[in-house]
Amino acid sequence: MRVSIKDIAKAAGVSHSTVSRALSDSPLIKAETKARIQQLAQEMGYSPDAIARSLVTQRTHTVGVVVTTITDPFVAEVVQGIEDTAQENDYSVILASSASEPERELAAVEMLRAKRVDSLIVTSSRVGALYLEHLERFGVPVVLVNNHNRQSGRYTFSVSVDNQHGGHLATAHLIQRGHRRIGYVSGPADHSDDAERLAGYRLALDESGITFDPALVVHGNGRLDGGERALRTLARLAEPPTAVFCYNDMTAIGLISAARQTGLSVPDDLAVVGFDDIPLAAHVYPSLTTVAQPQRDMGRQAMSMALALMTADESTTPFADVLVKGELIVRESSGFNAT
Amino acid sequence: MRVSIKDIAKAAGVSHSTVSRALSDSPLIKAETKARIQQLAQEMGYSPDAIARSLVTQRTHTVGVVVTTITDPFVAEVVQGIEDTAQENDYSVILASSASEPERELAAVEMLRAKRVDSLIVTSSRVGALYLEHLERFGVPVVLVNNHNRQSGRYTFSVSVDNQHGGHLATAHLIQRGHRRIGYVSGPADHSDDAERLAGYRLALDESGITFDPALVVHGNGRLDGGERALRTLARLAEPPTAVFCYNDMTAIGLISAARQTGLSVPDDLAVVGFDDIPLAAHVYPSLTTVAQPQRDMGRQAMSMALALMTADESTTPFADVLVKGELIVRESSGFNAT
DNA sequence: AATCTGTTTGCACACGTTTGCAAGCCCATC
DNA sequence: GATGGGCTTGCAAACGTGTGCAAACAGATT
Repeated sequence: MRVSIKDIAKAAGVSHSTVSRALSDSPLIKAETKARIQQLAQEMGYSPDAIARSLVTQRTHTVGVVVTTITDPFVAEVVQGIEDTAQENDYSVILASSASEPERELAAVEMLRAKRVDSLIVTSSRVGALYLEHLERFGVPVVLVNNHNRQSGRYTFSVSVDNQHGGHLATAHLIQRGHRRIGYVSGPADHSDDAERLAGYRLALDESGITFDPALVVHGNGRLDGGERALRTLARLAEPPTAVFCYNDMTAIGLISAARQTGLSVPDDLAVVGFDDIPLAAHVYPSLTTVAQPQRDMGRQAMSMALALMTADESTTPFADVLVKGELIVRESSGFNAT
Repeated sequence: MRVSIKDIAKAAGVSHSTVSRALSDSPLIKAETKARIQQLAQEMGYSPDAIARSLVTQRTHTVGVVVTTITDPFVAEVVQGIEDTAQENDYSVILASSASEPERELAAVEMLRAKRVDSLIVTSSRVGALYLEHLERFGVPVVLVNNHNRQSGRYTFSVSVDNQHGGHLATAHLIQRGHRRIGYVSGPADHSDDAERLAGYRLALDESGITFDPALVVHGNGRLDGGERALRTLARLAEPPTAVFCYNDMTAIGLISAARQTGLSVPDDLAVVGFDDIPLAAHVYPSLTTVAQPQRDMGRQAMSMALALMTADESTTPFADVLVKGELIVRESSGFNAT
């Protein structure tokens, strides 16, 4: 049998309330009694029952984390960041993966609701109308990571990478390398990420007085084949670009591979910049210049925000969505300075 | 306010026990009452409180998973496997990372004990004397992944890769390619994995009537630099090997990079086989032939074993540790058949 | 000696479920 | 019309903890 607070009470000849207070180091209990009880608890191998405690405190000290798959290195980094700061604050993490299947995601959220998590962190999901309903009923703070496809509510916020800043970083880098005709290969159609990165691209062009040419913006899909097709489209142009900024690394890698088949040399004929800094990026040939997202830090910030939201009451100053800035990682695919 | 079983009872004009039974579809309740109550629960947005339920059933339907870091792709795959089958069986996963720090690992285990997880799965930890004590007190089944540095108890088992089989697979492959002088670069000194892989290597040699030459076995450390140093040692031999089986992929990659610097061509002058099939393996040049561990499947099996152990009673037939077999992934680094 | 004040402890209820047992109801049977 | 038996339902206890409030106690003050 597991030893409970009552067992200790019996052994110490006091009531269970006294034990409860002694173990939580309450000032109500005489120092010697406290010491005796704590000693006893130690000896008897007592382990507090968080379940029972949660029932009365109405707090589980647990956050639910919903991901598509933990197998994605990007997601894994975010989760590690979440887990790190959770642990620092005596919180634990229940992990649930959705495999991008809506019904599985729904089931996961329902499970987390039943387990009474104090807060919910959702990463890389398509938070659509699906959630709006469910999250309201949930009644706990929700933090979205890399997903702002939403309106901020009283208790739901997001932390995401500053896509426009990243797009600007990538494009300005190419301009600084001397390029004037720069293409953009977009991602999946309805992602707001895409629009923002494109905005950063246009901003950089504007700043350098380069006029925007719609012909240089071609569709991709965020995958290898999208990049390959985009390259062919660009290569057929009357005035093809000398550099390309791609929605993400997979697109860039597909594009580079198609370029090689076409006889174009990267970076000499075509400079390429990606986005994400996936592990592969450093190991393809030529290695890929890209915008790295501070994934672990995003996880930490998401957890911090969750903690803040949980202890917030009506009087707390309102929160704001968090935008974290990416970092340009310069490698071979964008060539070298002429200087 | 959150709606409880009592609220529904009030609304339906019955006792809360009736509601409880109706929602669990008990045959004790009249069909129409059941339907009415279920309908009502639905309308009122009822979500069962798993905490309260756990308190009475003494089951949390939760397993604790302790990892070094979820950031390691190997670990991530295992965890995904665990989570998949957990979800299929209505279990959820509490994730705790130890960062390989013993005190953090201890804290994690203590937390999981307090949270009353029904079972514990520990991956890639150095389960030493540290655990023996703690696990006994824990009183729940424990499953170790890739860690057999232990004796099986009544409730603690392991699932791990069959290292000897893998070592045999790799070595036999090289022999079949026509090699007779084959080296082995070992891993970290005290790993039992290493001894087993070496045993598989020797077995394959024996089977082909090749006499074992101790000079061909050199020390590595499981990291890049260990592989580099090993290559130099091997190259200096009077009769250097024409092929090498390495403890793991990192060792192999280090070895290949040193070989290139020495002017040796892989696979022409030296064929190389690794172990693990890390993501990088497919993307180095030349791409690496290696023994892949079925990580996801190991995770699934670990969770299945945990489930079985949890429902086991004294009468159940005893369990046995699980050994899963790796798979040889043939790539460029081991050359091509002469045929 | 009675009262007061401050410290220490215990009583009892609450949290939201599940479940053994008793009780109520209805209908058929004698 | 009483008895019996099968369906349904409600009562009450239990799981392990936290906590407001009253009670007990000790020492100091009047």
